[in-house]
Amino acid sequence: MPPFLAGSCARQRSLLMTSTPLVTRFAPSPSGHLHLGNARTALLSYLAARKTGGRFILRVEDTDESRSNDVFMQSLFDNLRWLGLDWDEGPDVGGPQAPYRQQQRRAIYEGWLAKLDAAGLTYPCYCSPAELSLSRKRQLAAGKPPRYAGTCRELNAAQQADRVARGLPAALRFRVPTAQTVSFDDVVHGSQSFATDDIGDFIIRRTDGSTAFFFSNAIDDALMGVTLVLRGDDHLTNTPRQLLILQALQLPAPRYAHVALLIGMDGAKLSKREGAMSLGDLRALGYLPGAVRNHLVRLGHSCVTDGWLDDAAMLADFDLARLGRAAARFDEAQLLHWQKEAVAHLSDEAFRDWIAEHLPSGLTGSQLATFAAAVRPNIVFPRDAMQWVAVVFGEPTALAPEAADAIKEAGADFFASAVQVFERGLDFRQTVREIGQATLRKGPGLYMPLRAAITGETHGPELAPLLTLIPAAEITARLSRAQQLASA
RNA sequence: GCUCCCAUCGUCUAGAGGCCUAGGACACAGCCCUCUCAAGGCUGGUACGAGGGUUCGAAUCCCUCUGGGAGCGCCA
Repeated sequence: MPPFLAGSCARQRSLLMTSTPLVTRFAPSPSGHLHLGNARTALLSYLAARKTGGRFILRVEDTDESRSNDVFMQSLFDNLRWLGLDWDEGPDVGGPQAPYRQQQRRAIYEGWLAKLDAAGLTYPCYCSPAELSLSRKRQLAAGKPPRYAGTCRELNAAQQADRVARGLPAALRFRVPTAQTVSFDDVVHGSQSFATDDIGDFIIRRTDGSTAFFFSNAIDDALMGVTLVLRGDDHLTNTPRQLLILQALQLPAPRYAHVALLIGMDGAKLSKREGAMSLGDLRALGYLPGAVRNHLVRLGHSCVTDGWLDDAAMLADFDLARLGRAAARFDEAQLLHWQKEAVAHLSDEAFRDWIAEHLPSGLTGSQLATFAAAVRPNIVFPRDAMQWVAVVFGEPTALAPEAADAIKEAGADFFASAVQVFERGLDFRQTVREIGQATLRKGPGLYMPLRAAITGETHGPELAPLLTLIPAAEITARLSRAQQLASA
């Protein structure tokens, strides 16, 4: 390890950032939809690579065929791209180390498995799942760590032949060395060391012939030239296992950055209720990708900038040295804030496209532009446009109770005057001024009844632009209706 | 149970022994602006989990405890 990579303090982590192009990867298993926690890991990995001019790899870890499927894989690609990430190598774009789906890399794994075997570091294990779980339970009950008991570790050739003859399927285990210490320097946690005696022999190939995570994941990182593995904290204590394999095979070990997990507001795992918080769900709710990015990049990573970060600014602001160690809670209130920012930062065209599905067809360009500009500050999600579409382009909706109150407060005479002035077809400012003169009202007392009568609400976008879009006859009709209500 | 990780406002966080009377952002409350809401501006309340050390001085370093989390899977 180059000396400048040693140690773990922030300054050195900064050095790591600026001096070397990093090769990072995101390695999801396609066994479910992309969750927020994973999305954050992907984002951070992506930023680390892009920031240093390195490469970002997408590798699909689908060795467990029963849990993986192509629908989830496609959904993963979609959601990642929606988030704004792109990758230099991956199942769908190829690359020098193709294939990038682990199911398709079995031949590669077999080669490395053979090397491990030749070194005497593997052995077949004939224990059944039932036996293993029983053994685990017993150990737990006895207050001991539930590790593999080593039942098959020292089987001789005859004993092995016997199991084979009995038709017992064999998994392959890695022979963990005794009395050693595995050390590494974590980018976020600093130096770590683990005793191999605390690690039980673990399975690297299942009875069905597929390789297990500890093995294939480590091998692929090495083979694909990954130099920084940025992943969840939950892998921290798994790391020595992977280091042991890499060591045994004389493969280069990456640097590891274990970021704290994302948890829910209740402090518990981000999953059950937040199962509604997969990227796809957020997207369906109408959240903008930039909002999600801005929120995620500040979870477990502190930004120098408090405000909105566009793509370039986010890249500039990102720094491995500012990755945090403590678990972060997902707080939807903060996401909502970034959503508002995201809406504000949309271009006019993008904003119109965003709410397009709720807009009536056949609007002129200028109607569209006026409407969008007027309504934008009041919209957080596309569906929020519906209310104002109804007010402006549709039939009057039911009066909100506060609106009815405001109308009654103003009185029938107010609306009688208002109708008269409106019928003269003056521009908005002039109209309001004259209504004010005629009714001796001003300020809120003048605008509120008009707003209430015309929009049915006591709050909403600026009145003037809205009124230019509503047919004059419709406006006077609504005012007359208000007049009736007020005199009733 | 064993091993490991973590601990600053309600939330995200700044903080690498004196710049800390603990800063910012979100949220909340109030005021201003304003035709309303939103936006914007200003103001306010709220935090170093506890106890011991080390030191002239600790949010910061050490120890213990407490609380949370992860791993110990033929899941990844």
